[in-house]
Amino acid sequence: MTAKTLSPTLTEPAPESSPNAGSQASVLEFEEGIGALFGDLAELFGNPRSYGLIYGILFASREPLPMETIAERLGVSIGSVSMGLRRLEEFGAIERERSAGRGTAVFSAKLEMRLLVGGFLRERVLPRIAATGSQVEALTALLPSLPPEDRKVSKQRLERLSRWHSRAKSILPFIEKLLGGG
Amino acid sequence: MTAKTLSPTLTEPAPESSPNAGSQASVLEFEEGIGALFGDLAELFGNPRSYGLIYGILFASREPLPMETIAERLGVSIGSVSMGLRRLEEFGAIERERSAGRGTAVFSAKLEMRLLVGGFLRERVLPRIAATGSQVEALTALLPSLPPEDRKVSKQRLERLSRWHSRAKSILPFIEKLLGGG
DNA sequence: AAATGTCTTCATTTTGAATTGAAATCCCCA
DNA sequence: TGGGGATTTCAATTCAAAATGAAGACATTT
Repeated sequence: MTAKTLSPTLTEPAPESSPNAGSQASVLEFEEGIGALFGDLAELFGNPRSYGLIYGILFASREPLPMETIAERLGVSIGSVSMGLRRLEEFGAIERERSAGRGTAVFSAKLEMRLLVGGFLRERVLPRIAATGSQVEALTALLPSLPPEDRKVSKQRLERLSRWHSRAKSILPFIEKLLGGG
Repeated sequence: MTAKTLSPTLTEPAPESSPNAGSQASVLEFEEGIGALFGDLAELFGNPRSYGLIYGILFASREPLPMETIAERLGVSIGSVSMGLRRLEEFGAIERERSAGRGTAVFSAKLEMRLLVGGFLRERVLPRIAATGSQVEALTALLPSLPPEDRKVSKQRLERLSRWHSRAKSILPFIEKLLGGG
């Protein structure tokens, strides 16, 4: 439950004038809610929940946020956040801005889902699909050493698998387009 | 490394005549390979690896297999296999056959990928998408309590999310069809 | 309807992935 | 170019998800 590291303040986005109604707490609740939503989604597809949480916070935030603020809002270590941010950057889902003046970098979500989805497909799905290809090849090489009575059925199964593999590969860009747009 | 339970034999599918070449070992290697392939795939999308392994073994096998054989080939407990088989059955990816004469049920893979993919979408993705819908609603209800200066941006973000959500929902059947066929 | 053997369930244990914390590195500014 | 904070990295730790194992439920056979 602790998230303290580095300089112990600097976290609030400046109290501002706090004009009338609307609690600052609601803002945090809102961010947390969006975080949870993306967290669930990340989990669903086998990504660490924290990546989703981080993206969510950034997606919800009106302004870019520094690493430490994210860590505090989520209650996780800056180590975690650093790793998560890097991965999200690789996905192309967020933007890092080594900001003017300050030595502290800030991060903002790229709002287009296409980028998030695409990043996931490119970074996680594609490599696995490629691996599947090799696996199928390796198994095909195994066919001749099977007992004759197994050979035919095994070959058929492999062919089925192989067809599906090609198909999946060629369909990915499609899926990306479908899930990306708005 | 132990998988012994229940009756200590009954496992081999009968030695048969073992006619000429082609080792029985290759058959196991083949099954294992296909198992690994589906295991990786399961993992990729956030399912327990063992489900994939089980499906893989069944997919590779020339004949339906009883639970215990599966457990032995995978080197896992029959408890695990029982759970995995149930889940796969719910997915509609395998078939249980409380077979004639014998009290032992046997299992076979339904070879159509459409069923496997469809099961995953129906059992895991759809419920989550539904949950996302509720989450968006809940967050929308939160909007009025936000400070005025946040309201507009937050509303836009939520709308974006909402649009994406509807779109994802309406596209699922499509994806199923794309990934299912052969 | 009892006995035998199969299968499921679930409290406990194990295991592997995610997180932490702190040392090493990097980067900015003086 | 050096000092100081910001960031990354990674071995050790934590923790949640998966596997186990054994008790109970269920079927089948006699």
